[in-house]
Amino acid sequence: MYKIEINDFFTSAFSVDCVIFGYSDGEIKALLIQRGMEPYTHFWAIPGDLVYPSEDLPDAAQRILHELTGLENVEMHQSRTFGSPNRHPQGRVITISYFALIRISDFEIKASSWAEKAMWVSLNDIPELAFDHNQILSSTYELLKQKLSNEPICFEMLEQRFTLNEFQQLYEYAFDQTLDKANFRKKIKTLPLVPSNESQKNVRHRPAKLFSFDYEKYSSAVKEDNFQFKL
Amino acid sequence: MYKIEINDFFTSAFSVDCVIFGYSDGEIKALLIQRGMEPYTHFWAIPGDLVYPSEDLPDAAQRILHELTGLENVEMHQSRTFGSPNRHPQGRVITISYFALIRISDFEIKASSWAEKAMWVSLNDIPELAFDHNQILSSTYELLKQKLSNEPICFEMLEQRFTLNEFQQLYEYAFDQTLDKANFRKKIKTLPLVPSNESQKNVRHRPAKLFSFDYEKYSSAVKEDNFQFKL
DNA sequence: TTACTTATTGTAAAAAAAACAATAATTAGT
DNA sequence: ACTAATTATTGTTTTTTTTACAATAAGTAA
Repeated sequence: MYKIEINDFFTSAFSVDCVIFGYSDGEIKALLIQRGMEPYTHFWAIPGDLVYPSEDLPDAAQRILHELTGLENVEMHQSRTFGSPNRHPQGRVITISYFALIRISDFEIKASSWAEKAMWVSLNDIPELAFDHNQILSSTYELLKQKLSNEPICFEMLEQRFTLNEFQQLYEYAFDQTLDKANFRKKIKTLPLVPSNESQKNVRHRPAKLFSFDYEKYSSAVKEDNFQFKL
Repeated sequence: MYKIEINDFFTSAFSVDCVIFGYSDGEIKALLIQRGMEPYTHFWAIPGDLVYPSEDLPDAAQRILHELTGLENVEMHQSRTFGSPNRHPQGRVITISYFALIRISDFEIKASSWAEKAMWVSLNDIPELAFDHNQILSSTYELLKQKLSNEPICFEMLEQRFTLNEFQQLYEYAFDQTLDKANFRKKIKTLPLVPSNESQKNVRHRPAKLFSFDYEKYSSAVKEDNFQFKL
């Protein structure tokens, strides 16, 4: 038996991985980068990197996402932590995954730093990823689905103005089931959706009206009327 | 601007903290230890310690819980990760919190290693804890409550045989509301509760029958009939 | 025997969810 | 101006779930 010095413990590093979800063309997509650096060079991966020794985790997530993809001001939420001893070939690296939903069209993705490319990839077409990133992605997607049921986060990935059909289709995609349109509309009657004057363009049928979600109304309903989102 | 070497990153440590919940006398309790070691000497804390550099996180959680409290074979689940840069006075230490529910009467708690005492403390009486442990505890309790709604984990903290009233009271405690007894019983009719031959003892009224939860039946119902626990 | 509290069953009302139908509206293309 | 397409809107009915409340039988300790 040998004595372990306190300094033997301070030999690890940690990283954050940023799982960014978006929605377009009826599919949920994740933002991936192609690594231009050892290890796993040229593999696709979730954007992530080591955290500075004195940096707070949410700050690190923002910084790293920005460095690799150009995305700024994306508020992320913690997902899970992955710490298998051999998950990183260069040493003991624990990774804390963060996730966010964004509107794909609101941002311009631009690979930089050691990211060779950055791309939105449909969840149906995820290739083999670096490290344990397939596991991180799928476990974060499970978390996303759980949140979709209980929090109005879908509006972070829908266009700022969306049709009720797009709204419905997002849920149909995520939960892999078709929903009755009339009933869906009755259900969402309690949500603070604000109709706009505008409608869909360039469709050869009656255009759907565009709505937006009123976050202020929502949070005051939560506070004052104990309102609870549930879909 | 200075260049950061890869080795500058490998200067951190991580710990696991084990939030153990139990239920007795109508209250949910957490297992705390009193620290016999710097920093925060004599403060009460969640059992936790540094993870060995090559140790997997769930293993570390089991080991550390055992070292400090004598508990063995407690399967824990991941809760959240806390990584504020200054949360630990001795260096950068990120902590991954784990949690488990156990039957208080099934185990004998025995403080050891650097734990001076170990004790079950009602969630209503939690004192000021070491580090950011108050935050860890309350955030894990929120997670517990969420799980109580969607998974049959309450049976891990109820006695192996319990009365339906005890079952109901656990939920009344956690969600701070009274429930109609008749309706509660109708609701749980779908659960695989197995009545035993035995009843409560030493009560001066008709004794309640003791039930146990059939985990096997439950998991096959989940698989085969797509059953979903919901309370 | 009594006090106590449980177990059990039931009923009725209210609310929510699910299934289905019909009609009016609006646009692009012809 | 007409048509095809699909949306918006409003129902209706049935089924299921939830809630509230009531009554009675049962088992044990004192």
